[in-house]
Amino acid sequence: MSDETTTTTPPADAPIEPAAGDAESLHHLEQQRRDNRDAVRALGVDPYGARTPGLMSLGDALSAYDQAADEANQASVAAQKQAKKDGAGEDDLPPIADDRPRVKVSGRVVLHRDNGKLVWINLRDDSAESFQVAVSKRDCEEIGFGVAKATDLGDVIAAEGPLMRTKTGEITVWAESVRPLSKCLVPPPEKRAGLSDVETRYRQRYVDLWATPDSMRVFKLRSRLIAAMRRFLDERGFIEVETPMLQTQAGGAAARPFLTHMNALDIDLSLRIAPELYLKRLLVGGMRKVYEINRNFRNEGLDKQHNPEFTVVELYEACGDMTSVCDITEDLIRALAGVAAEAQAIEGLTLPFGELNIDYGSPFERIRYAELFEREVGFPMTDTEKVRAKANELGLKTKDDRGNDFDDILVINEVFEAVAEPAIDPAKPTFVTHYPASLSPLTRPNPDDPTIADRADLFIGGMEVGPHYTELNDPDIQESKFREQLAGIDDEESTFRTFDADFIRALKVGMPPAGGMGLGIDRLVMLLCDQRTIRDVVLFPQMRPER
RNA sequence: GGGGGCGUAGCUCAGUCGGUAGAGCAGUGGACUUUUAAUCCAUUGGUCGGGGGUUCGAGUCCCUCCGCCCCUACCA
Repeated sequence: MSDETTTTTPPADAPIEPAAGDAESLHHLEQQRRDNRDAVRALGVDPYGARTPGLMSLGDALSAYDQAADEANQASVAAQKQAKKDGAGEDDLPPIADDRPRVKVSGRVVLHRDNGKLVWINLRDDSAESFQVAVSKRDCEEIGFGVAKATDLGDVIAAEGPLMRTKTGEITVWAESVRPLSKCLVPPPEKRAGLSDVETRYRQRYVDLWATPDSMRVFKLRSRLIAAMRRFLDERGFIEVETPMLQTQAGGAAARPFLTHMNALDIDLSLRIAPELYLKRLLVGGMRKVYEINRNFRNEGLDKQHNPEFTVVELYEACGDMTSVCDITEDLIRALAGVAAEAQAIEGLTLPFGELNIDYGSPFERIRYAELFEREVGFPMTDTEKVRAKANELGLKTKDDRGNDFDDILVINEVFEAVAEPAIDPAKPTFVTHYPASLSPLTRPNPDDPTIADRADLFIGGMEVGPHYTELNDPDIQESKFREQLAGIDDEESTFRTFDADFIRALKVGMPPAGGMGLGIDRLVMLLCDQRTIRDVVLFPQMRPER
């Protein structure tokens, strides 16, 4: 294509053009970027860079600036200039003092201002949104200056030089050398507005992350929150484990699983819908406190609170109960709120979530199911006639698909979900405790009242964040509950309900009494990062394939 | 599943009553050694999501398909 490319390094990749079609079919913006890439090759450097030791993050480089050294340097430069003006000979000139820290940095080019003999470039990485590099024809070596001239927005480059402040006070690397690290052949988003088309943001997260600083901020905070969660649980003696994601029967929840097939054993497998039954087996095995942070998969609808794969922390504490795990959750979430507050430079533990200001600092509300029902609906849930009347008044479902009346408790729960649940103050994290036993088949009944299950659901910001249980550890009761669940449901549903005989066998071996909880981490991150949709806290949310 | 909205240059968007497509940024050429969304001069760039229809004429109206978003329904 061009003669000079034959002299560049490495020669092998110089003349390569895209596999699909000739240059004519390329978008002109991409062609111009390819031309700039050729210009870099013509300088004798590989536009795709190489190992670059000694790099500092942009954030670290910003804090490495030394004002005293910078001022001393400026003063000595001025002094020498003055001496020259006063006619001092070369030998009499005062020496230039330069103790300015020198840094080597790299980043994505987000701004590029070419002033002719002086090129200003702003870099971005995951530690700083903007870091300025000045490339002067006088002070930078020749190749580096050429690279700076041929740089496009979106390229990745490295620069090295002393740290100084410009006239306007911006900390800057006054580059002595510049090297390319990678070429951006795809025209980047608008430099100021960034990427705002949500579809492109989800499909091309690799652009979104560097072009949209908020996006990077959220995912960095997500990472910090999960790290803090591990630290919190590890400090309290919990053991982190990984249990099967591929299961012969997907148990531990009632949800539609994804199905697949294993060739070697010729068996059908499901992606797990919950780790619960395996974690309980570990309690049987003698782990006193276990947790797992991992993905669950549910083959159901997707909306702004549901992604088909979602991250959950599930935790079990031997010899604990619903209340003890609620306490752990409350302490954990308060600790995470502290991490989120610090990261967002917020004083205190009240964090914004859309219009809400959610108070994580005060003790979480705890209210019994029956109490909340009566408070919000106006009469006790035991008054089943009134409950049914209310359900009809609200137009709620009171019959199953075959036309049979729902059990009282199902109608009660319909009314509860329609009236009581929405009345929970979304700005106050709230545990709803003591659910009706028949709604929670895997939960141990309350010792004083067997119609009540020791289960508590945590609500924050109008979202269900996770359940807390006193776990059932009597194998005979568990077995009959499994059977009850399987009875009287239609064929389609029964496909997704399981009777896990090995789990019963494990309980027969003896599981200590236990408290267990599960938290939807994506939803928790939404709350703590003030993001209204799960797609903004999942790096690659599920999308329909592009065509 | 039902309802509503959106899709126009690489990006962010405007486009009136149906009259033959615009801006800013980016890009290209030129000037410029302390700029800050650099500035100044000149300038390229479009299958208006795809297909069909109505019309003398469609970005605009109708049908259909694709994709995304919101509401609603379903969902431990």
